[in-house]
Amino acid sequence: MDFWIKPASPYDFNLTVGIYGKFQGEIVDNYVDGIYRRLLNIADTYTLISVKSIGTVDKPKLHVSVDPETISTEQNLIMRKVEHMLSTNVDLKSFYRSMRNDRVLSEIKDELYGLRAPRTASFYEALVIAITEQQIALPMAILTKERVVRRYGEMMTLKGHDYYAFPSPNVLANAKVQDLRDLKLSRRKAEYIIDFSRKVTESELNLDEIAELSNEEILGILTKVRGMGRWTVEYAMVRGLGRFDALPANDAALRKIVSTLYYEGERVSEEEVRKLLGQWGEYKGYAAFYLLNMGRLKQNSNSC
DNA sequence: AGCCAGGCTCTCG
DNA sequence: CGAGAGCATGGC
Repeated sequence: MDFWIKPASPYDFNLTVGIYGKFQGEIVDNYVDGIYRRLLNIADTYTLISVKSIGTVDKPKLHVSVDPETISTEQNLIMRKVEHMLSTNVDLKSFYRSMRNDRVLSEIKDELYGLRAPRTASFYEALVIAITEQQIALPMAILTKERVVRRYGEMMTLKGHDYYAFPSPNVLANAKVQDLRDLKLSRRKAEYIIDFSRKVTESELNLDEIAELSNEEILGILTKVRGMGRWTVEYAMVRGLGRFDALPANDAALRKIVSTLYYEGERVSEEEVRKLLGQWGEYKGYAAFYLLNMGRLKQNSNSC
């Protein structure tokens, strides 16, 4: 099965999924040699998709192919999922117009032209990832996530390659704390993930319904869950739902880059970040995303 | 060696 | 209440 997606222009595919290529090709979101591959769980079946760009940044077009051995669900469902994950429908034009008013962002506008923030396949995935990324250095958090995926994710071998889907809630709900400890999660995080996954499988939390609520309502519900503070929920709203009016203002990397670019290296508080980026209104999450990606481009000149 | 990493909970005053 | 310790572990 093959189909095409035409993202809203401008759209830079390599810049967008290049995030996944940064750490030598993550095993869930796999981006190597211009092709993004991912094993998706859609309607309880597993589907392997491969996506590549066959257009330009200003006339973007993506080619999606679905491995014939894994086709068992409707093309429409697959297409909608891919559009969601690759943020192809986000319109950046008014954000780009407002970028001109900011001395920092206007400087890097061209470098990041067409960059979208990809989303996780599910809100659940975003929330679990957010827990693993709490406090700890990002590269290490990603390694930890990969160990969790290898241990608990559904795996398919196709043409000699192993592909992993993100673990489903009922699998992690039945994980043992010590098993997750062995994967180098802290005892606390192991408990958070297991307890949260139980709430999801036992329908104490209906993430599909929660995802329809306002940012404030989502914050109110999910920050009551043990292990989920404000940063975690805001981060997951951005990564998982594409709520770019949400802002994980306490993010250590964000505070650092804001400090460097706007405050001459002086440490800034969460409140100062919230105030500074608040001027971007419904795009404040995107402004944060672009600022974080400035750091990425400067550190990794060789990436994508 | 010690501090910090894309935080949160728990305890203590 | 607010402040501060503790958590895990790798890099600098």
